[in-house]
Amino acid sequence: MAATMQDVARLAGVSVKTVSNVVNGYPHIRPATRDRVLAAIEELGYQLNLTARNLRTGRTGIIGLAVPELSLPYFAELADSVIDAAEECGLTVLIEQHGGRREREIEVLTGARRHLTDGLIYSPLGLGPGDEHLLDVGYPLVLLGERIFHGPVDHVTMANVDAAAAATRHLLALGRRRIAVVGVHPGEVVGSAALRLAGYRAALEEAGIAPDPALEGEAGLWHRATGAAAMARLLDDGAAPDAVFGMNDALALGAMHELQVRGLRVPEDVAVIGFDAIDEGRYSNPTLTTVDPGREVIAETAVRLLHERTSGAGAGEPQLVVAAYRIDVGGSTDPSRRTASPEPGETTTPASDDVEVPAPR
Amino acid sequence: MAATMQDVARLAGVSVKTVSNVVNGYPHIRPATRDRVLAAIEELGYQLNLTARNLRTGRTGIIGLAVPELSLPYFAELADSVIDAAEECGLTVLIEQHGGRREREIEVLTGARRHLTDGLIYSPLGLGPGDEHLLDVGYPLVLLGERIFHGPVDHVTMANVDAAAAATRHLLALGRRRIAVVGVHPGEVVGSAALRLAGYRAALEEAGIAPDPALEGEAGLWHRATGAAAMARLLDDGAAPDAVFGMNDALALGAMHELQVRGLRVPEDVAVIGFDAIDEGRYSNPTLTTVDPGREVIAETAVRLLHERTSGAGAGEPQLVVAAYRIDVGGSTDPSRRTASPEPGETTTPASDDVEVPAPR
DNA sequence: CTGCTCTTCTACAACGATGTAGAGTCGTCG
DNA sequence: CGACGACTCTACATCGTTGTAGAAGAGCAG
Repeated sequence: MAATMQDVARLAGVSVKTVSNVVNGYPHIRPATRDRVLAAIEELGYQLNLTARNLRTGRTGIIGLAVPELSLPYFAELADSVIDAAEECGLTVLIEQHGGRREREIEVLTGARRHLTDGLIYSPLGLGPGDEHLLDVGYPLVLLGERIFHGPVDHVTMANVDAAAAATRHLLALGRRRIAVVGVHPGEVVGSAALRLAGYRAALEEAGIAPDPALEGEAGLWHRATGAAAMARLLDDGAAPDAVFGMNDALALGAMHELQVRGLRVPEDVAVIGFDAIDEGRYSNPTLTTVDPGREVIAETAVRLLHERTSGAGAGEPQLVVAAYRIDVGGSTDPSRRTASPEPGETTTPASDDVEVPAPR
Repeated sequence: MAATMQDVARLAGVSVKTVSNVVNGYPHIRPATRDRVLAAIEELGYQLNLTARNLRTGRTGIIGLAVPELSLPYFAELADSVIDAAEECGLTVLIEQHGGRREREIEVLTGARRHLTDGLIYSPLGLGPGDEHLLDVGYPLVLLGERIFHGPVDHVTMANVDAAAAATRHLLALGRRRIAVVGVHPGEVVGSAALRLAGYRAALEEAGIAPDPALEGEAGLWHRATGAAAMARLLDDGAAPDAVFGMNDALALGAMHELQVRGLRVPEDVAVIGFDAIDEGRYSNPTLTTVDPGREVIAETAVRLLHERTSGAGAGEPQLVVAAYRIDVGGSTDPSRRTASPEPGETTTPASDDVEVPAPR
């Protein structure tokens, strides 16, 4: 049986509360007393029982992170960054996978585990307009991904439409005209898929090209496998693209694989661009041109916002943070860089730093 | 303020304990009473406070999972599988990253977070012989990776030596004679790196080839970047290999990238084999031949063992479970499969199923 | 009718920490 | 010298749940 404060108090000849005060760094304690308590703690190998403290204080020091799946590289890297950022603030991270399934996403918001966490960093896929009320939860919440909702909730996001348009423009600048897109969620009107599709279409129209439904490849979950499958369908249907925009890197890498299976050369026959800047794309063959959404900044900002809310400081307006993005040019769009690491090749927007404005209602 | 059992009890006109009994499915309750309680719960939107239950029962329903880093694809996929397996048992998973740094690995074993978890699935890198005493912790522990220690602890592992030998033999069977290995930890005598190196050397000697230190590439952390760097060093030093065994897939993919940077053809000039069977290798160019260690089986077994121990059932002998492995042949060793998905191409050992024996002392 | 078991429910004391209120002790200042 | 504040420490209640012990009533055998 582990030692409790009772045991320490008895051994040190003080009250339990004094032990508590020592442990919590309360300043007004005589050095001699403190030493006795510390010695007793040492001798008994005492460790604070976090569960008891949690019950008493009503806070746990744990924050939740809800993502679709950890096997998606972007979310694995994001989780890594979030855990590190949380560690800095003395917070523990509890990861939940919802698989992009709507009912699981809702369950995550209201489930019993919310009693174990002080707040939640939430990256939904299946929620949409009309779901704002679901976000009216009784605890601090930070939303990742596009600002789907206009509810009173902090958002950390990026300029999905702009970035997708920039990616598409990058392909247009290479002279490509039949640009396919992979990862479309038909019927979606908000959410990353819809916004990136909007950016893609806008860039095409800007260049005087009418979007062609035959070039828009559907993929529910943004995996390598679904990217390959979507690419296969497009090719089988005779879409004959000369470029592909993958809505994330996994899709782009899956699509690139399928192109190579068919004997098409990347980038000579078909150029490929992705989105997320996962490490994998720096080692693929060819290396992957991609949109770098600033994952680390996003993770750190989300943790910071949540930390501010949970530590009482934050009763202010809901914040909207838009991270800067950048295009990293690799071999999948530039044959001269076939094996070279993708390098920042285009502008960063907004301006030089992150935009941070109160969220509109 | 959230409703408590007090509130529910008052509204239903029963005692708190009766509410508790209803919530916990105690059978001897009159249906009428149960209904009143359930109605009150519904009306108040009552949710059980897990923290309080945890304090009272001394168990939390949370298990820890300690891995080096989530950004390593193998561990991300492992975490995914562990979370799913834990969900099946009604358990929650708390992930900790130790980065393979020895002091963090030790901290994880004894840190304050252990009060939040009922047990730990532990995948260490930095511990070695002489550290057995560190594993004598007061809670259920399941070790992943090679059975480094002979302490009284459950292990879920695989035949690292055999599997590495099989991988090396696969390269030898292709007629390769200058086989490099990437991922060596000099000085290590137990642990995956040492064991896989032993298997590699054994297979070479079996084929009458003397291991050549110039072909053994060091890499502390098993990342793509370190794999590429190790490969670059070997090539710069004139090692001129005709094959490479990456101690994990990330290393192999990094090495393969570096080979391609240098204009060497994979597999014609240099064949490459990895270890872990991560999804990424099914989409690389060429696809990656690899050793499939049975990640899902490992995850499920580890969770099952831990669950048995934490739910009281397990006071028995420490278990040693050795998962079966398999070689999946892809394009990085077989030019005719350049873009084909790696397919089970060699035998599975042991026999047909997992070996499960009590751990020797 | 008594005594027994079974069902249904309640009161109370824990689990291990922290917040509150207040009791001593001391030094200092008017 | 008395009052006051600052320091140091203690006793006790409390967070929300569950384990224990036992009370009250029903049903049944002898």
